[in-house]
Order: sequence, then structure tokens, then C-alpha cells
Amino acid sequence: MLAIGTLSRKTGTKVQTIRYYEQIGLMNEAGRTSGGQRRYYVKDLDRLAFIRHSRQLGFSLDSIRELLDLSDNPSQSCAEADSIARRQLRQVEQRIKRLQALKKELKRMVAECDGESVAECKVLEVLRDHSECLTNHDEIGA
Amino acid sequence: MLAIGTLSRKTGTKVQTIRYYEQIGLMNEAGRTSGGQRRYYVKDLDRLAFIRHSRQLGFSLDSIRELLDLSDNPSQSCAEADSIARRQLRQVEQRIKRLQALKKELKRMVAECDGESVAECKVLEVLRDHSECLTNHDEIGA
DNA sequence: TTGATAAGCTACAGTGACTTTAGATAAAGG
DNA sequence: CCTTTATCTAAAGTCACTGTAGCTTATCAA
Repeated sequence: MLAIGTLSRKTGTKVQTIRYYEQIGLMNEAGRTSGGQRRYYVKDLDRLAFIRHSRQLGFSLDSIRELLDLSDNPSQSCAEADSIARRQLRQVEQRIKRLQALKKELKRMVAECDGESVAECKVLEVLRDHSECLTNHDEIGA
Repeated sequence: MLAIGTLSRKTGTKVQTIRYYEQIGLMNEAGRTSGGQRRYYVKDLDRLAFIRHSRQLGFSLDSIRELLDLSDNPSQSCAEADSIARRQLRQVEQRIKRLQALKKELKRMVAECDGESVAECKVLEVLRDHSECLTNHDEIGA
């Protein structure tokens, strides 16, 4: 039987985060000692590792819930898991695209700044006037 | 005098977001009509446009606060604004790096999936076992 | 057995940057 | 005057946690 701190150390997850996962139903309710402390089996550790690894790859908790459901029913088709992963890939690719446009714009901004007074600051000027931009970068947080 | 909806349309900002910016002190408190509705000047519109454009470039509201302060005091050196922009650029570059590592891993995952049953699903297998990964991708949300 | 220390517990508030909802009031046009 | 559209406040919800306060339990050496 493993204590919560052991799971924490083995997966690099904060203790509070593990309790949070239990609270939102991503982890099963753990058994308790007579004193009320949580105790885990190795299968719980595996499940937590799966969750954390998926998070590291950028999957949302909702996607992870789906993936765990699939993982728990080994007779189903793999197509669903595949499509979740592909969706995640598309999202990542879009974010990269957008960030690369931002990078370009920011680079231009700081390159044209010559350390003069704020009155002629290129950085502030660009921020004031979108029309000086090369790209549209219209959506925030996409 | 401009109504809040006009600012909303002209800057592509939701009405609630404008009120939120007022609430956290990023926008000045607007004047009111006798009936209690907010009315704005063109300078308020400009300020909002500055905020939104900065957000589109990924600056945090805290950074934007600093940039607005600088913009309001045109006699200062531009160095501060420059350093904020450079910091932002570094952040963007780091995020791109991390996302490119994720992209690589996700691509490999879906490429190796052949639509078999969940039991042999490569996607789930990789999620289960981090050691199958090429990269470390250790930090979440970096 | 005692006592110290580490680890764990609950419950709730805070983060960032908004978005959503509910229910009410104001303004504008015909 | 009436209807429609716009606006108002206040509070809760989002995502995925993190942090805090104030306790209680477990473990190990002396």
C-alpha cells in the first residue's frame, strides 16, 4: 500500500493535485487507513502516471478522461483514441503557427527600437497602431 | 461620446471584458449618463485598442499595465518598454520550442497507430509508458 | 513510552483572463 | 407609447491547478 507522498514523488505530481484528481473523479476514491490517510495500489500509480504523461503532452483533463475510458475497455476500436490524439496534434500545430507569427512581430518590434525616449519608442508605437503590423494575429489565446 | 457597445465593435472586445478591464483598473472609470450607462472619449478607445493589441501579441495584463504607464509618461527612456518586449519574445520562443517537441511526439504516436483494437493501441501505449518517448517534455504548461 | 518530526488531513481562497447567467433598467426608433 | 436593442449589476463558472491555515496521524530514535 502506497501513501500519497509516494505517488507524488514517483510521478512528480503535487499531493494537492492528486487529491484534486480524486475530487473531480479522474482518480478513484482511495482506500483509507484507520486514521483517515489515503492508501494506494500500484494500479492507482499507473493511472496517475498515465494522467500526468497525457498532461505533459498537452491533453486536456476532458480528453484524458476519454482516453482513460478507452484504456479501461480494451475490446473497443482504437479509432477513438487515434482521433483524440490527432485533434491534439492539430491544436498544437495551430498554436505553433500563431506563436511563430507573434515571434516575428515581436522581433521586428525590438529590432527597430533604438533606446530613444518613450516618445519615439517603436515598441509602444506598434502597440498603439495595429496597422503597423505585418500579420493579423486576430485571435487571442488561440 | 461613445457607448460601450461602440468600443466593443471597434476593438473586437466583448462588452463584459471592457467592464472587467475597468474593474481591475486597466481602463479608467468611465463617465456615466444620467441613467447610469458608461460613455467614453476617443482616448479611451485608443487605450482599449492598445490593450487589445498587446493581448493579441501575448502580453500579460501586468505587462500591459507597465507598458501603459510608460506610454503615459513620454519623457522616460524607452529601455523599459524594450525589455518588456524582449522578455515577451523569449517567452514566445520557449513556448514554440516546447510545442515543437510535443508535436514531434504526437506525430509519432498517431503515425504508429494502425487502427487495431485498443489492446494494441500505440497511442494509449505511449501514454501509459513514458519511456517510449523520445523527449522528456517534463514541465506541464511551460 | 515519549517526543520530535514528517507527512497527511479538510476546507476554502486565489490564480489569469476572462465568460456566462440572471434579472433588471435605459435608450433609441417608429 | 411601444417595442426592440443595449446596457446595467452582481455573482458564479471556466481550466487546471496552487497556496494557506489549522489541525491530526504515522514513523522512528532515544
